[in-house]
Amino acid sequence: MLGEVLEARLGEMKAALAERGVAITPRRQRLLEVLLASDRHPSVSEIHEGVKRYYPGTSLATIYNTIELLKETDQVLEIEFSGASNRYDGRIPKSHPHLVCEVCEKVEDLDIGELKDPFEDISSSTGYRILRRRVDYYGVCPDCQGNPLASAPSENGGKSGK
Amino acid sequence: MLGEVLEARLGEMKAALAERGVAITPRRQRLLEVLLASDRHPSVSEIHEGVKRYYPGTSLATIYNTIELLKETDQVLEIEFSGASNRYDGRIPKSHPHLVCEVCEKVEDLDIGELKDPFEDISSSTGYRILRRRVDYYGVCPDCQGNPLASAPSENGGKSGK
DNA sequence: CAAGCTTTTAGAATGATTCTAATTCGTGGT
DNA sequence: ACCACGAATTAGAATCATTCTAAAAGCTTG
Repeated sequence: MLGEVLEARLGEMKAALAERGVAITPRRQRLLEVLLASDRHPSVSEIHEGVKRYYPGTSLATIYNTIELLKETDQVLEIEFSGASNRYDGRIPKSHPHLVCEVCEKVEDLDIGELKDPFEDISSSTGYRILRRRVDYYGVCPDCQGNPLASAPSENGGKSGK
Repeated sequence: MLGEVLEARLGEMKAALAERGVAITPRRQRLLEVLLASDRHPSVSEIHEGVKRYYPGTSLATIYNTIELLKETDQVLEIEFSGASNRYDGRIPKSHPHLVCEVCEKVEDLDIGELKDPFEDISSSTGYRILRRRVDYYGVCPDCQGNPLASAPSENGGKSGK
């Protein structure tokens, strides 16, 4: 019911989780399906709603826990927002460009083919009125590569926990 | 004490605020200086610390309020993080690429010259071990351009308030 | 069926940001 | 000097996504 491509992704996700040593419980199976079934880049609470339709008692913590496992195994892309819920892409878990509507909060994939220069004007090709863009790279700076604890910003080693 | 270029920016910021009809109070003057003096892309609480050194009673709300005015007048670039404080760039208020260290939470500007293709490998030129990137465009989708309220996600018109 | 694991849960805790209502400040007019 | 009035500022509460905690429930293997 997901279609071939998504069924394949489902298999990959389950394999990665199994590899990690965790069980594919019914709730987790359902979570993966909900995540893949939507092209809306769902938030945790949207996923929660979808899982609750089958398993009504499911707690939010379960969704957060499982998403964390998916992140650890590089099976989901987290798109962070500071003033709103994060959104998740299980279909394409590696970094890729998005188009975000600030009015309806829709998040769409941007066809990589149409993007040569990140500073090119994409308003005509997408129909969006572009207000700003974000081109940022995340990693470990030279100073922190040698001494992982030396410049830790907080007690959690910089994992930017909340 | 800021240097020519930053003095010029300070002037622009003050002019933009004045144009907007708000007063340049001593606290606001100091806030702008703190913001410009740092190349660290400071957070609200770092700015707060800097302002409090001169005006000890200053409340956090004042910093948030003034940052909001700067955003409205396009005089500061807000770099959002979901699990940590937002960071602010007053030196270059328009969108430009950054390098973010996930260990020490440093945020650096990435020289635009070295970035032709957003998907090129920048690890050797920067020394960072790049873990992921973010290339996202924010704006208003075609559906929302006609009927601004039609697909509003919430009662606030989609300004993603917290 | 019991031991020992993983999973799940409810609810509390956290932390950044926003909101609210009251107070203080500053300026122009007298 | 004094007053009135709008703008600025304040303390603290409220909000909300996320994380944490400790307990309960579920499996699985012997």
